[in-house]
Amino acid sequence: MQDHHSHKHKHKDKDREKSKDKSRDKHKDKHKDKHRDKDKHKEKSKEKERKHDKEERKQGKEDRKQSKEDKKLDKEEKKKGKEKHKAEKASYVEVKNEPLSEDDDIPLATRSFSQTSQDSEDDDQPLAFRKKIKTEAKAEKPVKRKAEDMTSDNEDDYAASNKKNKKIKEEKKAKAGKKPAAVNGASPTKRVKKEKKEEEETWKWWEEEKHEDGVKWKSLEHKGPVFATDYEPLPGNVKFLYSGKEMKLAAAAEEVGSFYAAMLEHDYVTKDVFNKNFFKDWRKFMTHSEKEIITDLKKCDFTHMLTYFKAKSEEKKNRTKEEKQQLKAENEETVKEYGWCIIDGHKQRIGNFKIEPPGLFRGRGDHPKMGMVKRRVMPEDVIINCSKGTAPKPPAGHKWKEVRHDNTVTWLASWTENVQGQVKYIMLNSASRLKGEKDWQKYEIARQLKDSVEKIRETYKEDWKSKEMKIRQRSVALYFIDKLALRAGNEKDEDQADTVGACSLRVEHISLHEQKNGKQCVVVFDFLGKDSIRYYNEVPVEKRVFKNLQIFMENKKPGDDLFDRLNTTIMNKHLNDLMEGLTAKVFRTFNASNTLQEQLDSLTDPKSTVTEKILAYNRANRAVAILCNHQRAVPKTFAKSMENLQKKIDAKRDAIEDAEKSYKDLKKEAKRTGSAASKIAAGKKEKQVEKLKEQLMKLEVQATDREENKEIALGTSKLNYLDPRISVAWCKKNGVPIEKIYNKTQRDKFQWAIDMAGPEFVF
DNA sequence: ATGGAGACTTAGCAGTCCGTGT
DNA sequence: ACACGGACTGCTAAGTCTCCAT
Repeated sequence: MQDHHSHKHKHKDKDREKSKDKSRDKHKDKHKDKHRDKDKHKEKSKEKERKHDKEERKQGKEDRKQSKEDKKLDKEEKKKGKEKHKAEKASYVEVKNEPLSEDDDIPLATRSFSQTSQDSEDDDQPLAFRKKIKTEAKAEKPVKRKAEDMTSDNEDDYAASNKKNKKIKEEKKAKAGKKPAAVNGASPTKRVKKEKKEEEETWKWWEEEKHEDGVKWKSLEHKGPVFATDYEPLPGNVKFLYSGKEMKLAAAAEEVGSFYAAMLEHDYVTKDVFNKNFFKDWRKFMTHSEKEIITDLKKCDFTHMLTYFKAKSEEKKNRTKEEKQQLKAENEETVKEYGWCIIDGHKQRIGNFKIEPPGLFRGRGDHPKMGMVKRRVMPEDVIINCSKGTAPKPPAGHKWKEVRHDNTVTWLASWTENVQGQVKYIMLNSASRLKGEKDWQKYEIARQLKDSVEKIRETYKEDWKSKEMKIRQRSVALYFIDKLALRAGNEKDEDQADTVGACSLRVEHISLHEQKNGKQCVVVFDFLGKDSIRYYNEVPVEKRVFKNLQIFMENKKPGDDLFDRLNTTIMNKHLNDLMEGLTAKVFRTFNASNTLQEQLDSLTDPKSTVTEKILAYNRANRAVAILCNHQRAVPKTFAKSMENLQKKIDAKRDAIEDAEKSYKDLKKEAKRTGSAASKIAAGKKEKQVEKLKEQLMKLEVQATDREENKEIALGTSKLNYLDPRISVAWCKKNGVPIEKIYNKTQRDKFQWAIDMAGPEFVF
């Protein structure tokens, strides 16, 4: 297990200094990267290939897009394509008859693959044509309601439908059972509620009975969301110029134009896609005559607007104390009114009670939709979810789109966003029971995996030899998920940034090296994952994995799927067969938490000081962050603050030197005179030197720590992957105050763990 | 099976807050 | 008192996974 994660990302993307966007772009387009200088040559041709391939991929997209226009045709096309594909692949893809034997050294190229009758054809077909184009985000989808949503206001009806819900879910989850409960005494104790008094502050929901399966609440009451403030037209002296001439825009166009103006200095506006999308959408907000005049974004001059916004924010910064206080008070007032809900009789904080304001869509990476206008959400777009008879009032003069009472979901309000057509939700804060319980359950499943992971690993290693291609691919992908903590890798639409995970890796994302840096069978991963964050890793793998990968890559183009018979549904279905509740993401949670536990166990010296222990904790945390590839942009001020720190270190060094010198003098003096006073003075100096040295050490540690941390984000793993009970137990065992590890928000979120985990807890 | 919608978790960034050293 | 820089918070995009209709 240990060696499982022994690799580390030695090569970070050094381009991440400054602007991430820039560096990402570079990635995609130029394939820069210093660490690659070595095989520059190779790289170059490869690069060409990739570019070429990218084009092909694009072409493919286009084709598909087009065919979508005529669905019938499309279907036929697909069929044809599939058959063709089948025929093409059949010649090389079948391995069933020839499992790799243990000592198989025949060059792969000379292998011949034949088909046997036992393979059901369909079983072993590539899952071709996976990509789809999402139909344009529909402006208005027909409202789909759950059958059990009540349409009447009858309370019986409510109860009845509740029951129905329960029943439905129960049937489905009958086998899923209450498993988190059983493990390691961690189950919610069935203690009865106690002391109602302080309960408002701290509701120990973890000591209560859980809801029946599928039911998320019994009662839910809230005030509805807060809408973005209305648009405030610009003062008359703030001008927009077109072709150098002043032009007064109507409110609608002015508002959208100002979104752009405010971003004028952002990297986004250097991107064609962004500008194109923005301009196209902007025109939709123009009056007829505006549209006629404004035909070229390049002729637009927003600089006055930007200056105005900057001045305004400067003004904001310079507000007096009183003004600031007043504003704070006002904000607190809205939080008080809208930031809370009452759920099952308890007041709980809402996470995001404000509706997203309009603006320009800021997709990450190479997002095809960046720059599109995200329009203003009105009450008429919003669905409210709450208990019967408690619906909040819509803002004056408005109506809700719908009010429903669905207690099988956790959201309080929702709307459909126009850019991607996704549903957005207002939900509870992470300190709430609803979120906390789920979080707890997540870690319980991860702990279950700990118990069966060895078996699972044996299984997938065995499957590397399977004669069925599908199973081999599955087992290799699972190996990546487990060993490298890769994400599952769902298929993505064409109208999203091109990023991948384990199941969606393409041939172009890995390269195989029989030998690299003295290691055998090295796989180099280089792809963009979630949020277009680059994953680069050189991993020595088992020979069998290496050979399998060679087979998977045979006769494929760079843009082809590496695992052409695999997707996340197949993977998760298999995982669920191995262990109830197991999905791909559980491996990430498990490996992260497990790593933390192991690292803490090995790095913590019980005799060391609290400071040193915290350092050890951060090291452990960092190991996890690296495993999960949690990166961040190097802070803008990093270089400068590092320089300052270095200055301090130098100053300290000088101070030590001086002190040492005077210590020597004093010692000499003491020896010479033999006076008690000078001896004492010498002794004092000695202590001072020691103290200074200690300070220097601390500074140096800090410098290393900061340097090592500059492009690693610790927060994400702390918040989402590390079982808080590990940290809590560690704190309790080592006498480290929990506040040193978790700040206030984090303590709120992990209240349950802080309360229930004793020093003896082990993940 | 497949695809799409829906629900919920995970993610990095940007702006603000706040403590610290000068 | 003030400037600096790191910590924290809020925001919302981007994943995962389930469910349901076809």
